[in-house]
Amino acid sequence: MALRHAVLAALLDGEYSGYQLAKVFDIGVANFWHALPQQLYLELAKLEKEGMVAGRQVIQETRPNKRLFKVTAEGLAELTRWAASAAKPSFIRDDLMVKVQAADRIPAGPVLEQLDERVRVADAKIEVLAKLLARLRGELDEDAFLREGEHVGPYLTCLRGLRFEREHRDWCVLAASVLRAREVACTPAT
Amino acid sequence: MALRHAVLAALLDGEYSGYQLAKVFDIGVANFWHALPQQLYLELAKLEKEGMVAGRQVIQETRPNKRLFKVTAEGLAELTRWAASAAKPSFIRDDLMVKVQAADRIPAGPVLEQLDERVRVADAKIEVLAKLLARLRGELDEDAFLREGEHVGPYLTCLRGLRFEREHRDWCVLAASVLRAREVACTPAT
DNA sequence: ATTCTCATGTAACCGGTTACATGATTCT
DNA sequence: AGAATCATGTAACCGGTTACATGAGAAT
Repeated sequence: MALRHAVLAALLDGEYSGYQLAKVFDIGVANFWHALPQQLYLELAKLEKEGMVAGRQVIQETRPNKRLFKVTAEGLAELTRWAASAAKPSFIRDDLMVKVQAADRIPAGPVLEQLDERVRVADAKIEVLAKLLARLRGELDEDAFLREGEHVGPYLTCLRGLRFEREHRDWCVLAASVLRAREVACTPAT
Repeated sequence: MALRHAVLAALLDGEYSGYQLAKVFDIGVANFWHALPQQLYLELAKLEKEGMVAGRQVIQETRPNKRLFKVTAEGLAELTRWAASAAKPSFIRDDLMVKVQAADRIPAGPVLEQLDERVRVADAKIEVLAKLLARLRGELDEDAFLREGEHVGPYLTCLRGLRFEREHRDWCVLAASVLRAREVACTPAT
């Protein structure tokens, strides 16, 4: 049951509405925990009822009103307790890798297209993350920020996200080129 | 609903019993799809009822009897159909990264221990995967195998697993050292 | 003796995904 | 006029996890 803790960890950054939290999850938090907006609204409601987060209404004139949430002392205590308990091993779940596993026994064409598409998506994400990291570290360079900067937590997780995406990208490129070379080798010119 | 397809993809390698499949999932397939033995027995039963896999009883004298499964023509057709449909984006879900995200606001000690433990686990997995890859490629070197070898699918997915574990390991080492340096900096000698 | 490996399942529960639902404002 | 953004939820379903259950032979 880590979604609640991912929400608490994300809210340590500052106050967010459900809508803003969904945005944050999409870029920063998605590197280690993926969640849909509906889940977040539900989880925020639960956490508020349990006193882990406190919401306050913000009246807006040009936009619909919203509720901003922040972590309470009790929420921080819960997060601390949970952080000290054993973490489950992480795992990847990736449809496309299932397809690559089978790619030498089934038509490779559609899989190749999906690999190419993944490369494009990964490139876009790499760019977004690189910019986010630059913003987080401000004027400091990376080493200095990791030594002295505030909020290294989010920086470290984004760094992992960036490395993951790069690695993912490179692998997709490799897999596609390997499968393409073999396809050509098996398909004599007509 | 990719578990069934992960099972089909894994069974392309040859015939496996539920028990053997669980082993295969633990080393090779776990790189892209994690599943517990119970799930596999259940999924095999479903797939058999639908005619996607065919089981045959093997009577053993020194060991309990077992049932070996292989993919049917219909199973292969289903896998082909599915492989051509759009893949969902992959995502990581990792408790420990949630903890790192919060590590500069909560006690870092327990998180550091878990990072160290992850490094040990990752090292072990890297070794296992390196050996598995060597076994898969046989006498060929990597380039030659990727060009001419059989079953590049499983090789490619294991390669991704290996790279993932290496990257994961390196990040854990970095994160731990960064957090340790800051802990020391914040905790003046007594 | 005890632990490990081989071998196969069932049942309850819960977290996550999909689908549904609404409505105002700003931008193109 | 239509699309995108801001803003917040409910409800059904299903896949995955946890817990439960059994039993024999091989290895230490």
